Amino acid sequence: MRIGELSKSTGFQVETLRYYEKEGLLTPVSRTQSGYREYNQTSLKQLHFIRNAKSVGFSLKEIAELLTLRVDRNQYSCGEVKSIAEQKISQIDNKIKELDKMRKALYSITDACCGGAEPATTCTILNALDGEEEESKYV
Amino acid sequence: MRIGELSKSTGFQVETLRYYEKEGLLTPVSRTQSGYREYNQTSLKQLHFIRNAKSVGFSLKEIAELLTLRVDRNQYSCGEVKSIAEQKISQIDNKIKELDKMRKALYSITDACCGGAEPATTCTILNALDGEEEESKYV
DNA sequence: CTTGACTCTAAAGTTAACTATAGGGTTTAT
DNA sequence: ATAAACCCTATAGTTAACTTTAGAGTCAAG
Repeated sequence: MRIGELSKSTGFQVETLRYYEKEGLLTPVSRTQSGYREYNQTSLKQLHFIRNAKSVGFSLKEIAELLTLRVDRNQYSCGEVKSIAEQKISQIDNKIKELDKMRKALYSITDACCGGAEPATTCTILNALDGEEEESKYV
Repeated sequence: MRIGELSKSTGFQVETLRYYEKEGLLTPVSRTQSGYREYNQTSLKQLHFIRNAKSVGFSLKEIAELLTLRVDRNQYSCGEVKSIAEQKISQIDNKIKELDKMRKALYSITDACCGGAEPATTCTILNALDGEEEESKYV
């Protein structure tokens, strides 16, 4: 498919797709004789991945890193891939932990505060988080 | 405490803290006679929250929204707060779902691909994510 | 065979989130 | 009481991630 169709079926603007190519995130499968970019199903999948990874706070650079994570003797050894992947996993685990804390805090706002006995002014997300928090220095 | 100490104990630059004030994310508790900003423990907590929320993809604007989520008769009704919080919770749930998918995909790269029987070239994160749709051997 | 929708490159402009600079007061340790 | 270290405002500059513009070639329908 050409760039217009890819744009329509992913919601990314045509210019954004060209920008992603320039940034090494999405290479067209090929070019037509006249120079038009051509994409396929994998391009679609890749863009969905990009959207999701962006939504959870990964930068384009990090996403490019995730996308090129592959075992390829000429590039990375299996061990290298493994260590990068493990690093990313622990980064993801941290994000999940943070989201879980926020989720609980928000839930306690909707559940405990609204209709609870405490004065309404205590119902802020910071106060809700208080219950969860341990002492931790900045990262 | 003054801005320098807050900066040191959070890792945010002094200029960033002033910027956050301008953006309505962090108001100093008070000012000294000479105009110096003064902060307290809540400021610290708030900055930790800001860092965490940023790391999972929330914009400063969204974070400000989360921080002002409080039941205050003059601002929001309990019902309004509840509905905003519920909206945020579902947003968070989506993020967690995405992270979980990514986590599994990365895990299958470290585990199944490295040392597995399949050809090494199939070990990309896109292929790993593919496996989730149907049957996945792990988790 | 022309018109309108599509595509191309290259370069400039925009927005969010900082970061640095200039020029000046304030605090504190010696 | 003075120098170093801190703080202030205001403004300009930077980076990532787009978005827009300009000027031109390509393709499909009528």
